[in-house]
Amino acid sequence: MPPERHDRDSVVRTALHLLDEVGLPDLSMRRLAAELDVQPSALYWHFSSKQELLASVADRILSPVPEPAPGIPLPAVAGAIRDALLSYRDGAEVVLSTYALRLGAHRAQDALLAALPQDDRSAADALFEFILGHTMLLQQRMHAQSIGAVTADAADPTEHSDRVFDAGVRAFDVLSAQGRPS
Amino acid sequence: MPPERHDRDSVVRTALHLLDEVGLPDLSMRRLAAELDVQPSALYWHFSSKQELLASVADRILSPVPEPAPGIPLPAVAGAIRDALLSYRDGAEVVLSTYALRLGAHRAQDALLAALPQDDRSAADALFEFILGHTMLLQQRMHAQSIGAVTADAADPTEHSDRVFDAGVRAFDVLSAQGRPS
DNA sequence: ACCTGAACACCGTTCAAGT
DNA sequence: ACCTGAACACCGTTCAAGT
Repeated sequence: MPPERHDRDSVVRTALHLLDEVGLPDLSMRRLAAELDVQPSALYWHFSSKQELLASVADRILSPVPEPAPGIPLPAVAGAIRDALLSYRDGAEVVLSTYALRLGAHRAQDALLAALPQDDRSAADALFEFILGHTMLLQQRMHAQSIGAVTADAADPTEHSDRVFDAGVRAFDVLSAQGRPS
Repeated sequence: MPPERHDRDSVVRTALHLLDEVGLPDLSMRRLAAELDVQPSALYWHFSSKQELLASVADRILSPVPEPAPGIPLPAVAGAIRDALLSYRDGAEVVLSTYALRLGAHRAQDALLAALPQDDRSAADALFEFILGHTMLLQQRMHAQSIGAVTADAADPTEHSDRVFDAGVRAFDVLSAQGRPS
């Protein structure tokens, strides 16, 4: 049998799997090529650069976020985005670091926009930025803890994290929660 | 005259200057060593790793943030943190990526905490996470634009960015702004 | 259409040894 | 106390050439 051939999709899927296994710092083009049983240069037939590859990876990480639809509560949408980012190691960092390059794939922001009471794009963008910053920090703390490094909080970090996340989402949700003051 | 000697402080200052000049992706230990007229291995007498060096750089980036004090309006504190991050190229990414390692230097969060009406540490942390996510995204867009890449917004990104930042800060500030409905 | 082989210009880090 | 020299095990990317 001839050696396997690949397309953009299979490369991205393998990259995603490798990301989850070794983390972003160790996700190299050479290592990915080895995983695909291919020379490193072969990757450059499918993608013009590592950045472009990572942008596709980022899109795929966010792809499970439900489509924009009115009626979904804001915390549900925010939680779905956070869960998508958390479902791969260093997921938030990958999305944050390739965000500027990705033209489409603003589905996540649009989903937040649809969940907000007013048509407030600034608030939707700000909430998305909060989710990204929050989740990147959380994933870093998770990694630092696994390395055995001393983290700021002695206690389990995920519990405190959940409270902080709720506080952030609630800040953006007051607009819809209030509306009729007493 | 003998070649110059260095200590942690002078290394960090040079690193900060080099960061601003070339950006985080090109801030290598080898390049920093060359800037200091020193062999790369010399840096490992002062810092045990690049990560540890970057953590010191991150602390220095945030050092202009005013000390925690009651009475300062929340938007002023938030703006000061954003300005500190923006004053060096890729400043937000440096802080975000070393955050988990830095034990002290929670001055920024404490300043936010002091500016909040209640003693709400979760809200302070969430707001800090928003500022970091927001500023990292902004700095990336700035870089993508300087490279000539096509960004999502056709128009000037900083104007939209200011509105998004204000929307985020306001979300956390409603608690203090409301209080007396109507 | 998809990949190999070889090369170029880099990385972070360690460690014995020097002054 | 601070640094050199040399080495180790890596990087991303390009490009001619193969099938």
